[in-house]
Amino acid sequence: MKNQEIARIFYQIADFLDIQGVAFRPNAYRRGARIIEELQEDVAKIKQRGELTGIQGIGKNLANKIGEYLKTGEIGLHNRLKREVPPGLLDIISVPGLGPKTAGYLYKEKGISSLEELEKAAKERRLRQMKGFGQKTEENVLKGIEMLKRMKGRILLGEALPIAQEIIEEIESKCKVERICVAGSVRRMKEAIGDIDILVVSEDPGKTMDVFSSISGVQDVIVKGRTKTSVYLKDGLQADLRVVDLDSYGAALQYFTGSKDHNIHLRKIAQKMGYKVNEYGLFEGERKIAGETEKELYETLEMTYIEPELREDNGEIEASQKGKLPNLVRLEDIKGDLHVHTNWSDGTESIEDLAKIAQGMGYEYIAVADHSKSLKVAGGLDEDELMLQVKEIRKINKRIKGFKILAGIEVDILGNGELDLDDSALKEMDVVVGAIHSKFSMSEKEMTERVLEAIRNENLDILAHPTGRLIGRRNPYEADIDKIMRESADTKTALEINCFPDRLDLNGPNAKRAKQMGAKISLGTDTHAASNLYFMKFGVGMARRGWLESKDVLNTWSAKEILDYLK
DNA sequence: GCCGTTTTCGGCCCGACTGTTTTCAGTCG
Repeated sequence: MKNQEIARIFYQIADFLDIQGVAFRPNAYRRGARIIEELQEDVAKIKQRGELTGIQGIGKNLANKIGEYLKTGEIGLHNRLKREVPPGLLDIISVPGLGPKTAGYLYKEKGISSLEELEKAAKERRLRQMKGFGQKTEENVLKGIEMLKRMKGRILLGEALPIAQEIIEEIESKCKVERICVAGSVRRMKEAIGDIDILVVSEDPGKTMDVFSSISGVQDVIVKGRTKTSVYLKDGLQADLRVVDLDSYGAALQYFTGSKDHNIHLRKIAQKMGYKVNEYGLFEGERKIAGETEKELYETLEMTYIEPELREDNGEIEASQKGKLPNLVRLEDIKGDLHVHTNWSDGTESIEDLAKIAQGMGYEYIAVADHSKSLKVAGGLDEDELMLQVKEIRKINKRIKGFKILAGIEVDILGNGELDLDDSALKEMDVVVGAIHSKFSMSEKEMTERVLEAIRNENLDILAHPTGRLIGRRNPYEADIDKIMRESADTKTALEINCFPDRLDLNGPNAKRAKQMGAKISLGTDTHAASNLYFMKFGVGMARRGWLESKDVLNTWSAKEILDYLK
């Protein structure tokens, strides 16, 4: 599917147009890019149905451009812009502090058209002689280029959330704050995030800023003002701290949580109602009429509170206006983990130790799902070993009170769609989780058939990490995900949200689609060591981003209910 | 380039911070 490629080209067109000084069109392309990027369905299919222009933000022109790309593999406007504007300028505007205007000036007036030339000019102290530049800007350019080299793209939610929590703890330990909360894409539980935003209410903003800009992880301070400080952390990740007054806390939290599209949509609604929204509150003329809490803000705009994970402008605002938002599943609703590994294959904990830790977390059950024999590197079990493990599990279950270990297996789905273990062995299991770990590069047709074949096996209960993507490292394999979801619903095979930070597969939009198709979702941490059990919160984040309620998620059910459903 | 419960034309979210300026443009989120 070509969605990501088209989105990338639209982003580039937007940047090129920006550099040329064109107004408004860049944002139209950028918005289109964001929409296409988030689509879970193949744009080619939407195009076939003639429904492209039905998507908010995609008009006749963008739809034609998409069609052009699908037909020819390129977009004429993009090619023309590449000839008119040196592509190296796109790198230049990615340097923090430099934007399209500056890039255009550097190229037109000074002939600088690549990051290398820019770095050279800065090092030779030629930049500071140029109009609008000074010594400080030149230094910042060099720092920015350094950071760009160090930091490649976004980082995983699983890495960002702990960093954010550490920052919050360090601030709290060193100065008195009345409120402190992570905002931005981390709060929305986006699977990959670009920077960390933290919001604070403090009686002594100056002191808080000082503490923040000197905490242990800080490499460099980018900006430091009265209400906003931005720093680079040592790994090149940017963190922003904002200080607001208590009576603006809700408005600020709403504003800095985003997403951008959600906020723009919200502001337009406010505007139509004769209000103005900013990070300080909701205003009617000069008078502030809401802002202390997010709930108050949304309700004043005649909608119900919208959970952060939903704020992507994907219909949540309309649903909220009609009072039709889902009652999202919560971490507290989770009664067990349906995918963990033990030292019988490549996990580090014993079955019993893992069970006890899980029970300590308040769970009622776990499903042990070690690897099967064809995954030799992971010490996969064959039929005999598996039967021994089942016996062992039954024995432990008799010893433990108020907790159940489900005997499961993560069985490999072989290239032809058959499962890696005999049906006679699989029949003995409480839960059979199936997964693809080999031959990722089949054609879409072959891969779809392979997965469908596996799902049709009556022993298969859960399809693990259904798309196979690894965030930032491996694309989903080519497969018709709609067909797979439909078949899963028909055969009562659950689809997994794998909670491992670099998988988070299904992601939010896919989970939403799965629900629409009637499939149930199973959360599995894919735990290989006890600390991995806590990845559950990331999986719940994806479920919430997928609009799932507790009834949609197996893990909120009792063990008996799960076994009854999967039977 | 997109959009429409005032509009098919004329708008397009809004404020903080910086550097280099004598009052602000550019960038960022």
